[in-house]
Amino acid sequence: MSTKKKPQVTPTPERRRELLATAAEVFAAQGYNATTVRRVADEAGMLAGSLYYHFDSKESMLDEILSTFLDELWQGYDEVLAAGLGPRETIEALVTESFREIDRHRPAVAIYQKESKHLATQPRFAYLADSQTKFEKAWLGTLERGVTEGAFRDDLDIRLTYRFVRDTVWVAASWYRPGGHHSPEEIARQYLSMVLDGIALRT
Amino acid sequence: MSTKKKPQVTPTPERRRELLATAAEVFAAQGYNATTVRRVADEAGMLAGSLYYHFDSKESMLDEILSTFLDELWQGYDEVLAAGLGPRETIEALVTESFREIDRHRPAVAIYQKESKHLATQPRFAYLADSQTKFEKAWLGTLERGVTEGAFRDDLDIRLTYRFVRDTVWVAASWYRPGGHHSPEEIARQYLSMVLDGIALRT
DNA sequence: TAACCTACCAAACACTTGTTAGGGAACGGT
DNA sequence: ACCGTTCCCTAACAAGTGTTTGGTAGGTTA
Repeated sequence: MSTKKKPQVTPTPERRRELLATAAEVFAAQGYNATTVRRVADEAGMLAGSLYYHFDSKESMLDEILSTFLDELWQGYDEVLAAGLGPRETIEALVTESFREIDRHRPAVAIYQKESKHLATQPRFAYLADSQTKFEKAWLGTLERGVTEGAFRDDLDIRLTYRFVRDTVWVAASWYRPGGHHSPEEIARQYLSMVLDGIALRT
Repeated sequence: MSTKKKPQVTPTPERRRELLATAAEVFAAQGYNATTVRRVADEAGMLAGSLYYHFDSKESMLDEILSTFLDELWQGYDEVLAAGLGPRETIEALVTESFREIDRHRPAVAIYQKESKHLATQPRFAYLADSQTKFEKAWLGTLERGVTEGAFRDDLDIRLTYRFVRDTVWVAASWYRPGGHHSPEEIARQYLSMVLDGIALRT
């Protein structure tokens, strides 16, 4: 069932984004491999072959979805990292920025979560592995700085802490729905409160 | 490349477990849909058709992998929940038990993480949805009890807290490797320390 | 030795998959 | 009225998919 009301007069680049948005939605819901090109086309209100007027292949759709997401993500991250904040403030800003990206690119984030691990081995998606390396450097570095500067506890395995913080943020994409009760900023605030101060009541 | 040294004299039920173990390993690494039956058979040192002597279908392998995992999981959970512990102690026991299950059934947990969401809609895998409901009831109930009894903070969205705790535990299956530096119990201890008390240094 | 069972192979089947080639309707510019 | 562009359809293809069928080596039992 596709809802198609527009008088099929949509300029080229916008149509691309529309199609990529629906493709991302289906990929995120069903999984990339489990999603057929025919399913995506059906959701877009056209036939499978017609997609190939806009895109080279199914893989190139996935590529474009993930790369545009990562581009925008790093645009925000780099801004935060260049601001010269303290460790705690950097973590807070990164987490907040992350939830904003989840809000904007929820399907892309969900796809990234599920597929990036075995996609990163393919040469075409090598930038996924690059991004992950950069990601680890930024977060782990900030955490280490926080430990030496006395902002964070020093009795924890720092790599465990890194994975803990990283995962808690990004898995949110699996249940987050835009337009829910909480804004991305509010969710970030509560997440940070839990990660930094814990959920136990202080006595 | 399959390593096969045994003189193909293995009793039936054990052979089943062997095959399911390798299938789970491949499913977890490549994704269920992206994994072909031929790939699993190859990893097991036999041809694709030969798998159908042991199993009805590819889907029934997945079914058996997930259901046996969930059976064992709930065996441990029910034991904890029946012990009549306080909220905090219950959470601690559940987390510890969870990491033990990850240690035992890492591939199954990884598969469950990736596929359960869209599998739960299929009638055959309805038990996945049931398990998730039961899961939420146990964890959320314990957290609520902890809030009213003064063990946990009351200024947080309880459902957000639930998802936070739940996710932080289970995503560990994506990076955990048995035989690593930390035992499941040690990982559980540090995770609990972070979740309960936070990563910030108390001043 | 004969009958039998287990665990696999060899070869094919029906179907789905991503993808392509040619064609045509709608529309704007000239 | 003509041309060109945009965007989609029709119809097919080749490769890969899960699965089935018949057969058989090797061990166990009688």
